[in-house]
Amino acid sequence: MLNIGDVARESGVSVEALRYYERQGLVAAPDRDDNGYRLYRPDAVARVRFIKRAQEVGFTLSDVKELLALQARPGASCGDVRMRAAGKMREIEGKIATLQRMKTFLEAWTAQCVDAAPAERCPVLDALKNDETD
Amino acid sequence: MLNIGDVARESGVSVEALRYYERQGLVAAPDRDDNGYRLYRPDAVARVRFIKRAQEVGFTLSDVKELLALQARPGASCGDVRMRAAGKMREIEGKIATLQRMKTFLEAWTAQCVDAAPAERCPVLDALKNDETD
DNA sequence: CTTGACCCTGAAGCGCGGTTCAGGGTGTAG
DNA sequence: CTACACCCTGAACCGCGCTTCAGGGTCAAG
Repeated sequence: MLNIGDVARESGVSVEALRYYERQGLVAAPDRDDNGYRLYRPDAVARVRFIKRAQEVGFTLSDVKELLALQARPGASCGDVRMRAAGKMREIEGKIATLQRMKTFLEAWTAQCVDAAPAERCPVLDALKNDETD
Repeated sequence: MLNIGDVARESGVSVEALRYYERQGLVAAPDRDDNGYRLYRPDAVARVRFIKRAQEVGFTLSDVKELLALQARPGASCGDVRMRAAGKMREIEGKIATLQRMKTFLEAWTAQCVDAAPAERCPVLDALKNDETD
C-alpha cells in the first residue's frame, strides 16, 4: 500500500493534484490508515497516469471523467470512445487553424519590416491600425 | 464626442471591456461630461480597434500595452516591434506543435478503433493506459 | 526529545479577459 | 410623469487546474 507521496512520485503529479483529483471524483477516495493517511492500492498509480496522458493529448479533466466512466461501464463500446476522441481532434484542429491564421498575419506583416525604420512607419503597427484580420 | 456606448458599438467591444481597458491603462481615461459620463474623442475608436486586432493575432493585453508604448515612444524602431511580433510567432508555433502532437496521437489511436468492439478492448483506452506520450 | 519529512483539513489565491451584480443617477420621448 | 435606455461605481464572479496558505497532527532517525 502506498502513501499519497508515493503515488505522487510514481505518477509524476503533485500531492495537491492528487487530492484535487479525488475532490473532482477522478480518483476514488482511498481507505485511510489509523492515522488518517490515505492508503492507495498500487493500481492507483495506473489510474493517475491515465489521467495525465489523457490531459497530454488534450482532454480536460471533465473529459477524462467521461472516459473513465465509459471504461467502467459494461456495454460501452469502442465507438463511444472514438466519438470523444474524434470530437477532441476536431477541437484541436480548430485551434490549430486559428493559430495558423494568426501566424500567417504576423508573418506577412513582419516580412515588410525594415528594422531601422522608426516605429511611426512600422508595417506591423500600421497593419494593426488599419487591417481587417477577419 | 462619443459616449462609451458609441465607442463600444463602433469598435465592436462591450462597454464593460472599455472600462476594463481604461483600468488596465490601455486606453487613456477620457474627459468627463458635466454628468460624469465619459466623453471620447473619435480617435478612441481607432485605438480600441488596434487593441482588438492585436488580440486577434495572439497578443495579450499586456503585450498590447507594450506595443502601444513603442508606438508612442519617439526613438522606438520598427525592429523593436518586429522583435515582439517574432517572439509571438515563436510562441504560436510552439502551441501549434503541441496541438499537432496531440492530434497525431489521437489519429493513430482512433485509426485502430473498431466501433463495435467493447470498451474493454478499445485501442484508445489501451493507449491511455499504457503509452508514453512524451 | 528534537528535528525534519511527511500527512491532514478547509479556504483562498492565481492568470486571463473580461462579465455580472448591486445600487444608484441621467436623459429623452411620449 | 413615467418609461426606458443609457451612464456611473466598486466588488464579486467565471472557467480551468491546480497551488498556496494557515494551522495543525504523525513518524522515523539521531
